Amino acid sequence: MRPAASRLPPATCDQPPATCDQRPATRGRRITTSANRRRLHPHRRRRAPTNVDPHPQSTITNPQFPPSAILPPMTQPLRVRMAPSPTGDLHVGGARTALFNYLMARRAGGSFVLRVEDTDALRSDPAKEAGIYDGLRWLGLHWDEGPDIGGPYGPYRQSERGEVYREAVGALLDSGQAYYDYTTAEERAAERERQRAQGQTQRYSGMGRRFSAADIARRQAAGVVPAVRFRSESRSVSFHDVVLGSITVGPDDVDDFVIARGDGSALYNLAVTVDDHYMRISHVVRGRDHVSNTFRQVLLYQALGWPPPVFAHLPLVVDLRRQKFSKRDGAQWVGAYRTQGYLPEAMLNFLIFLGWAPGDEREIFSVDELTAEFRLERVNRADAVFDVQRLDYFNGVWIRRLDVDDLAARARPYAARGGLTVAPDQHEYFAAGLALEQERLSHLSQTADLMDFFFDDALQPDMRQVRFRRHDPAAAAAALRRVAELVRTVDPFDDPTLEAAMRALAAELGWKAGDLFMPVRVAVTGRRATPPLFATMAVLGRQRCQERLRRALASLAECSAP
RNA sequence: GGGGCAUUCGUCUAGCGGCCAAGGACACCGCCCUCUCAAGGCGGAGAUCGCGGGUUCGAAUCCCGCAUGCCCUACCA
Repeated sequence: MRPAASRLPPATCDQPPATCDQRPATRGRRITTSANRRRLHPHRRRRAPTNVDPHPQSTITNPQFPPSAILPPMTQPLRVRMAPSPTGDLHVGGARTALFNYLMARRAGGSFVLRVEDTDALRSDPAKEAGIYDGLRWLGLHWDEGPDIGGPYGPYRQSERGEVYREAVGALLDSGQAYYDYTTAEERAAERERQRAQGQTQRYSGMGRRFSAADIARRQAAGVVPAVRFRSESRSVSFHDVVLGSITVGPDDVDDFVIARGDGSALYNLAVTVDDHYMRISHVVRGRDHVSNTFRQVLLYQALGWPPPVFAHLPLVVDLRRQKFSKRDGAQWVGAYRTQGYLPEAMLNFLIFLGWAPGDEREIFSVDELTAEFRLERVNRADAVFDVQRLDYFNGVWIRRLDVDDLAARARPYAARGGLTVAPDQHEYFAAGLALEQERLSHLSQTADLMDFFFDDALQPDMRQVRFRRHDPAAAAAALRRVAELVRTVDPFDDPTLEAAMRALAAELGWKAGDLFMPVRVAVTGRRATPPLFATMAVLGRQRCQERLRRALASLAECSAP
């Protein structure tokens, strides 16, 4: 049984105003597209009057656009989707797209759908699907419907939706808007080669449409398995894009594209269109690399008699070379950032600025704040370079914002991976030390490196790290003996008491405070860069400090001996 | 080759015809704070707004052309 809609004649261009805004290509010369955009939507960058939107939470309204730009009507719930193909882990660009979609859904009280686009059985890897879930979950970008949790419009995996696609392809075939193409790959390659040699546009000519019944019979007999192509009539196609404005393509720019393979399986453009329609997607928000496909999809919507969704194409997230991330970069997978110790909050805060800005000078945003603030209309058009230094900055900010317990809980796995053994009864000790390192931590993966001295009970301080400028090792040894005595007796063994006592000692010795503190620092921590000394000693505790001071004295004896 | 889109400090961005000899942030440099390292504060350097025309009393903002870049151009998504 085919959907009734598929029985309709080919859609002409007179229904939904925003969706079918084809205008004769003959009208005037071709104008610059950006000029075109501004002419049609001169106010797209203008801020919305605050009192225009009567149903801000529950409907899709956008006072900045002519009503025709907004579909579906205000009574329809907002539904957005993220449609990754399981050919890899979650990509940073994909994460950014997911974030934008997620924000829209949350703001409007709509639904965020996750759909897995695995129509390419060869390249799709079911195992990768889990990686995408992991990445999305880690970022906290939860979906309302998806392959794993189901939903009213499933299944949500394209490989399970073959029947739906077959119906649509059948409808298109029945109405003559699609045809079986019996050309061979060799013939098509030859055609392209011929075109290229003659300096012509490389484009499928639709030669498969012109075979006679006898030709087809011969090819069938020869074992040619036909693909199904969409019959793309020569006319200009255009659509309105919330980010890009109206874009148009000429009558000869969309060729007869394949919608189903010889084996009957659907191809991307068909599958996407069918799914977005049946899943009632209201807004398609995706990367700009899909704009050319959008023309094909718009054609399919028209042919099937369906109202298209609102389209919004996001600028690309590119690498330092200003190109799409490639496999070689390695820096493209979200999981890599997770293992490097980035916080999801930081990643999201960083990602949102790739193509969007609030319009004022704030820049630290939580997802909740973003939900209230994000507007598709403020999205940029220029591609954005993924600058990891800026990500690092956001990471530091968000690490410092965490309360210590939360930070400790998140840092523990990194500490373990870094080889730091924290005994079960050392939870509080770990957290106390971490509190001191918090503002020194730019990545959670540094936890072990920064904190190992807290846990190394065999620590052998190397006193040669101390640069003795005003005092020699022997004098330092004498001073350290006084410190050891002080450490043994000072009470309470806390930050202010230790500091007062140590400053008094320095004064008594006639040393500058810093000259005394550095040898002590190296003695009790084994390193020159640490959190503030007395807070650190207080966390280490009297015993560890005494023990380490003893070893430091030994080290000093060695380095002053010939 | 064809089509689409884009172009403000190295990077992310603000900018909506006069408030811009262009603001913020990252990175960089310096100073301050300071027991080291950070964090923080203050300051510096850094963009003839891709280029060329035009409209206007006035253009980063509007118009036209050019250049460059990116994306698409598969029985990939």
